[in-house]
Amino acid sequence: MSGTSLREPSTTRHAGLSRVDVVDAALAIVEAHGGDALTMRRLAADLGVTTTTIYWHVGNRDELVLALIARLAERQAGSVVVGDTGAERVESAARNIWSNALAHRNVTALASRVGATTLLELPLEVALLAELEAAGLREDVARDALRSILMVVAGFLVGAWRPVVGESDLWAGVRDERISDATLAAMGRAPDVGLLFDRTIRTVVAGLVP
Amino acid sequence: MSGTSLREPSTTRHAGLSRVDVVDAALAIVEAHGGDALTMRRLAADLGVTTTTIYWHVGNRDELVLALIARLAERQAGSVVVGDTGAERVESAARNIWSNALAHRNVTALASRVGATTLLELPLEVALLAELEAAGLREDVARDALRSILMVVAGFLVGAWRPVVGESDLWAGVRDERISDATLAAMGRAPDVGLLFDRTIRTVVAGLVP
DNA sequence: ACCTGAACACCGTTCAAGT
DNA sequence: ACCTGAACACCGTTCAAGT
Repeated sequence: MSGTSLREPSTTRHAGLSRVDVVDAALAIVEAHGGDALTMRRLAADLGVTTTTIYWHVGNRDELVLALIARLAERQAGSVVVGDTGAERVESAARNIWSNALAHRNVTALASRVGATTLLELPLEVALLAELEAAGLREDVARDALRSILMVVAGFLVGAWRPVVGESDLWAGVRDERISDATLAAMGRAPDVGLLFDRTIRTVVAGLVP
Repeated sequence: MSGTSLREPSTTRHAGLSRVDVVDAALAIVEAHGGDALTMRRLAADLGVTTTTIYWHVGNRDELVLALIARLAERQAGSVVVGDTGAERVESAARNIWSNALAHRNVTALASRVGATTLLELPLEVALLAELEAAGLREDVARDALRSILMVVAGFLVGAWRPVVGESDLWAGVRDERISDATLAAMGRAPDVGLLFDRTIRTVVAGLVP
């Protein structure tokens, strides 16, 4: 990143920065290197500016994070829902949330961490709710169904990122001797999480819409 | 917290600290105040000791976090599975993971953040896998079923903690005008997440075990 | 073996000051 | 209106030194 923003280190007094520039640069850092990499000093350096300048444009780091999430949300607003039956369209809307989150895992993880998942997914969640109601669910039933589906999607997201026994060196010193190697191996990562997602979401939706 | 560990500020040269003491104190901080509250300086202060002493007992913060998670895991090893049919027992084992995580949400959130969820839940996950196999699933099918169930559980966990539109002030400046208040209200928090969990996990399990 | 003191590089944030 | 420089309180971590 930062290939797009080649500014003079600090010669000019007026950098000509806008709030959008700052938010976009922050978004680029998070997309490329994760939420922890987003420090005010690094962001300032990427923009060829002093740390304090960042504070002038966006209030503080928390606001910056929220702004960056909202920015990505508005970019991914237009995902199309496909399918003929109500259940198919509901599945499609759910899959849109899943695939958009996978395509932007760093931002999604950051949003989850600061409790702004809904902010990121709002347009997609609204679309899903609309499909549920179009499928014939009454308002309160649709709302509960939305919740259930969102939680399943969220679970597969954390599952897709979850390191598994044996795959990381995280387990080096902490292995429990009472549990056999065979059992641990059986718990290894499934070959295709996407397949599991499809099957599970289909089951859940089938239990939810007529 | 720290009510149990009243040590002299720093008079004695030998504090008589063990690694277990340090890990327990760290666990107490996380349970009471969350993962962000666990700083080496605060932990040292709670133990009446210098920051550097912590490093002598546990390698660094990452190792300390892992140790604290493992410590809680061994404490909650013995949850009993109930039910007559295979499906009931699978549901019960899944519910054990859910309720244990809810009872220790701060540690669960920390474990999720560092990618050590399996470390925390290992005994409970193994128990769930055993029930799936006892219900008649072949080894690889049971493993996939385990994955699916774990992801649903994980989803409800992040869902249970997830702030909802309208409930926090997080959405103050970022509301999207294209989305009506009625829609947002319809997406509000369900009255009983536990009920949704029960219904969803039953549906998923029913689709998984015969 | 166990613990302290001082120091380093890194954070987010604020405040007065410059143009 | 926009930006800099210096400073503050806070991190995790290391290293030499004490008993």
